[in-house]
Amino acid sequence: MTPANLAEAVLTAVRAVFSRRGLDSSVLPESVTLERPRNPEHGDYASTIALQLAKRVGMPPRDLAAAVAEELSRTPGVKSVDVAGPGFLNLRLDPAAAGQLAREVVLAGQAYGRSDRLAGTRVNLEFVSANPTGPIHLGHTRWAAVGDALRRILAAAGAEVTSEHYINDAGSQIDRFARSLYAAAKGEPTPEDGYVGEYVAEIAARVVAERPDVLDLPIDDAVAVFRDRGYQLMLEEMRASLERFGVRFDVWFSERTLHTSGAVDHALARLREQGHVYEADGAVWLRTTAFDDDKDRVLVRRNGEVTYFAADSAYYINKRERGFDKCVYLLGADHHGYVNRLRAIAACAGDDPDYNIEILIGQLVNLVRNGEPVRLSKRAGTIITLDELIDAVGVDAARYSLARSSTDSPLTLDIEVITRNSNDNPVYYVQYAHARIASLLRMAAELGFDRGTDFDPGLLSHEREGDLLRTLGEFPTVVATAAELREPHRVARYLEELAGTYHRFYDACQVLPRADRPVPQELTRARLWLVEASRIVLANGLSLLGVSAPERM
RNA sequence: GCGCCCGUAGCUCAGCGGAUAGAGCAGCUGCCUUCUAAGCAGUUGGUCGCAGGUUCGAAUCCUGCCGGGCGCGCCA
Repeated sequence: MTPANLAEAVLTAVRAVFSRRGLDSSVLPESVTLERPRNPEHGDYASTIALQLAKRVGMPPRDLAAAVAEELSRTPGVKSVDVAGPGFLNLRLDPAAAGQLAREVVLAGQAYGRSDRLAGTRVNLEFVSANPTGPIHLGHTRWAAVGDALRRILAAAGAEVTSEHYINDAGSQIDRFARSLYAAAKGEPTPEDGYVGEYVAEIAARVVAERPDVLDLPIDDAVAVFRDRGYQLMLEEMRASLERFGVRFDVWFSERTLHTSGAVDHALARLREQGHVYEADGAVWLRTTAFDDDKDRVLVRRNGEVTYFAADSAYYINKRERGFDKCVYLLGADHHGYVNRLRAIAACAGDDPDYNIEILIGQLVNLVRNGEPVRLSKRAGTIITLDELIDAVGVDAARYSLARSSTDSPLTLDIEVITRNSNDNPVYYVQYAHARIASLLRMAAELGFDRGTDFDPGLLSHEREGDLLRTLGEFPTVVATAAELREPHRVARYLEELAGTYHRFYDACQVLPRADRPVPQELTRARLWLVEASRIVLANGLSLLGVSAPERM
């Protein structure tokens, strides 16, 4: 019996009570969720359904709870139902019913944890979207880790996801980048407002290596060469870094193509049709104030140039026309001022800003070194690139430590700590559980122990086995909730709990027999199912975070 | 000034109205001649920023205040 089955049974029991007593069934929820009480005395699972419904049907909570308990206790697999406190229902399962979960997990394998919760939703997930004028750095890294994990989690919940990286390649920053490259190649000082850093000289040198004659060209032609090749080389470097980090983008979308393809004009026409465009002071405006924005936004400047905002609008409309129901933007806290205007774009385009667009703001990552704040500055050379981070701590530790906390809270990373590559990172705690299982299973195979085709689930009756089974049973709900709330950190926290639960099981329950600690053959077999189920959930969960599940450590 | 986010153990952080507020790390005390001790058991450590309110019940929801981060261009 899975938690979902049990929750369904609770609801069925409540319905029966309502029906028998002629209570108003319109107050019944469509589904109920069970809680995992921290205190074992409160049962394996607990329901607050009676507390929630009692007042609405005019019954004392404890009386309603007692009636439901009476009904529920007849459900096969349910060992006991107790009414506690103001009207909690505390449930216990028969070990045999609980132990069945190990079979379900093992048989589902990689599919365990997947669901159809978000089936039918087409999601465009845009993140990182770094300017192609410099390497991917720490400021982008949080969203790279969280965004890619979210991509995997949404897909696991059944959504159809496209991950997308927007390339700001149309603005003046590309020109500044090109002039910076040109200056570096000539050995001249970086222009005012130019880009500095070793990578500028490196890219410039690569362009010169490809085109030795470039510096002989007229300056405008030479800068054009640096712009085109420098941009391509930078993009390749960004792509390589992200790939190394395990981050995949289905689409790299060029801002420039919005202008060249006519998408911007198309978007302006669309917004005009919707009646939210007007002219004033020689410029063309979008009346975003009609939808909660602080002020209207300029689409076309007095000098005739379209704004970045116009490109944003065109990009959004383009996404929608590509068939995405939900356009999700993952932005840094320094962009939170854009939330209302982006939502207003959707509204002005005739969409539902509460459904078709979703903007998630992630707080910034602060860096400290031995507790002292480190300011990220390109000029001071204190920018840390993604590649440097990977070199220092590896992909797994970096991804995990960035994905394990809510993006609502600012995250402080201590360079000393993360480069120490020590136990400070809980990823090892989780990975170790997986490696330990892998080792045990190797040993079992060597000794000739086989999981077989079946086992007696009633043998998994040790308290630690029950804890482990219940924790394994939570995984599908955790994944579905993480997907719905767009909170990958829930998966990481769950894995930490699972790893701890497994370690405690391992400590208390011998799986393979030893001379001094014999284990009945049937119990070994049942425990091998449970151990394999644990391995599967750890591996599936780590995979959702883009973190490896090592066989050995 | 206005807006968004945050404030929970020594540190980094969980806890989308439920029972005695948790994890990892750090500290202390125990536990390996055979399934990985990167582990387990025990222990130390908390005015959940402050003050009101809402209700059977508030770290969680509402209001105000205090503290911190970030943002408020016909820039990109």
